[in-house]
Amino acid sequence: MSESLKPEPPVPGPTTPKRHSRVQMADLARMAGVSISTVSRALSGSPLIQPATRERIALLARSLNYQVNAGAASLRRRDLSAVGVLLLDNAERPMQAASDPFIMTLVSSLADALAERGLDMLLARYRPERQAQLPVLVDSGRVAGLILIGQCHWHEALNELARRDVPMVVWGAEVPGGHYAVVGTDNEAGGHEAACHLIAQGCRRLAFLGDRAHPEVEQRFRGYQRALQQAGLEASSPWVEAVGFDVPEVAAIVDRWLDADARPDGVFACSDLMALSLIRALGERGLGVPGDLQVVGYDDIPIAAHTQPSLSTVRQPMDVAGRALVDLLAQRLDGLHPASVKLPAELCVRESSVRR
Amino acid sequence: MSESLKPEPPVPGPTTPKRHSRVQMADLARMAGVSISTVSRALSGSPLIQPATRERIALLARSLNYQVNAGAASLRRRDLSAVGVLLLDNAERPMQAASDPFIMTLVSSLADALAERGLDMLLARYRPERQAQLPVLVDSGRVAGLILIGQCHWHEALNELARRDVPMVVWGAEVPGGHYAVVGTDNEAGGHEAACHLIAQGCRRLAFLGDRAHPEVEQRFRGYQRALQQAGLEASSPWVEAVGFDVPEVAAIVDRWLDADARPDGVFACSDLMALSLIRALGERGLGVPGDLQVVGYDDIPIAAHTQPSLSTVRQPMDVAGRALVDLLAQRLDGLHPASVKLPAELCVRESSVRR
DNA sequence: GTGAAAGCGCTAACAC
DNA sequence: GTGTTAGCGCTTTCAC
Repeated sequence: MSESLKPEPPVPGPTTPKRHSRVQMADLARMAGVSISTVSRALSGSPLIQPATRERIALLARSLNYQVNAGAASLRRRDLSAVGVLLLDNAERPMQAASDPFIMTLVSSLADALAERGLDMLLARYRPERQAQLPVLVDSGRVAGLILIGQCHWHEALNELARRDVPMVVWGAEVPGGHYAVVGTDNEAGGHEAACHLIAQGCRRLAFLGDRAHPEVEQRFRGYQRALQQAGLEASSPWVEAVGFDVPEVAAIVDRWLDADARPDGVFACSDLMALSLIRALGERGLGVPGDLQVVGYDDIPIAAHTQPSLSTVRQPMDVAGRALVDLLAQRLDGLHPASVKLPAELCVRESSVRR
Repeated sequence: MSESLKPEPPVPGPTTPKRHSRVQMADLARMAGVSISTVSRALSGSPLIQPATRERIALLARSLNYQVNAGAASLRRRDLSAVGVLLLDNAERPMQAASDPFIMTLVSSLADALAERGLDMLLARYRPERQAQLPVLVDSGRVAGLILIGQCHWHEALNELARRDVPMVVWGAEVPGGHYAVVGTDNEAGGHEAACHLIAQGCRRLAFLGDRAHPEVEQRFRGYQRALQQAGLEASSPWVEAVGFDVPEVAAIVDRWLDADARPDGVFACSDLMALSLIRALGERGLGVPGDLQVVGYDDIPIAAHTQPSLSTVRQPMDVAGRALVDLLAQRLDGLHPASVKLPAELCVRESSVRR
């Protein structure tokens, strides 16, 4: 009843079934002496099937390492269980996403949050040239929706995606013309807290390190500026500096400060990476942190607590962030239009901002 | 002939086709006045189709944002275009992969290498509890093969996978009982170079920081030990220390050194993360690097060049590594059994190991 | 060169 | 409860 029923049309070989012919539902059905539908139902836990039958089939499946073919099931069911996570690279700083521990922490958090919901994560890096290909993962039915990281410079493409009604969520900050849901932290509050803290530490000549072209950074700048105003310090000080999230030009900025004999006594850097390389650049020029000036970073990347000096920074709760992004996307996939989410940003005071 | 033929049973609405009914080949065929097969051939660039027809269909497809449904095509063609990249977590240090910039650099490199070959990357983190589920991505036909990162403590599961003939490649080091292809750097040489360098810098009491349970680390230790022997230094010195890739216990080790009044004058740490937190722990206790002792790390993570002091380290060429892993997996997918690959490890001398 | 038809492996009506 | 049947959207013989 088990082997004799097998038709095996052309009989490819005596022992070798063919090459590695994957076991499938039909095989289980034959072996269990039931129909394919019964196997399908049993495996999907349908209450229609007798517990005994179900157990028998489940056992059989396990013993053969059988797993339902996800592609076929998804084709038939017309649904998708994968989500695309796209790291959108910046034109000027192509490797940003790759080398930024902050982004990677977010990705890792996303991996967990997606897995919790049984969703697969398709991760890809997109360079600016590939802008036009943003929708193909969705159009080709590979993924049900997109989680996009690296909003800046992709704004138009993102809006175009949103216009096409692609289920998507973006990590970053809400921007005026944005027609998509965004998850981000309260950057204004973060910038404000950081600046207030520096001022409370006695800093009077503050510098801001960050590229305001990034919506998040712009918001942090606003909070920073507000803190300055509240403290009666020069609002639009000469200490504003435009640098990306990357490190190379930090040293040049320090040189400019020193050449102009006008160095700040407190710096708010918009990423821990920037803060770290600032501390190094200062050290190379004989300036100590926090001795000669105080520094606050942003992100609270894993090493921030382990550098010397340890880095005061504004922490973005990545575990929550991943979950929030996935939650929102799940809602979008259910046809809803969830509002953007703003997570708290929390100042972590460590050594770099506290004069000993 | 276009609308009238469509049955459209319940007629959901006048203008709304249904909900978001995806355009598909049948639609293109109807609109282009050809058969579905012609569309399929045209889109896949078959030479059978007249260039004119092909162009017409391609244009039509583009104008409708049509993309061939990857799932259906792959089902029919019986092939897969996705690869699983699995971050295997360690029992004791669950977040290792997530927070290790080195791993993330590798993942990013893999993303690029896979994209180059038109392969999608399914990224997932596996905790030890999920060990039994390692093969499901393959068994369920979601991915054609696996790239596994985090060999240690998963050895048995990996061998079991290999035994089941799952197309796979592992990042790490070859181990005696391993029945799978491995890509890694020359850890023995890396450890040797690092130790030689420290010795050349005048260090005589060396310490080794790393958990020898990791095959890679064990090999680095061998190289380290060989260098000691060659220099006539105590081979199995009391300075060997077992710590994982993570940071917390480093401070405790430093305390032990100081309590025993037996501190090394040179340390080879098996990850930059460890080296960095060592430098911090030393600093907290009044010991400067490279002033009081020299340190060499491993990996050359992106920040290594930007810390203070900048970190001497053994660089693992991640760009090459990603490509090698993908190459090997591609070969396995072609039915070959490629040999393991050992990439060079290169010492990068920076400040932390050079007495000023 | 193009079209008709037969599935890929599965699910879900619909019968019984 | 279980089986039969008709597809999901596509590729690919096979005829013409």
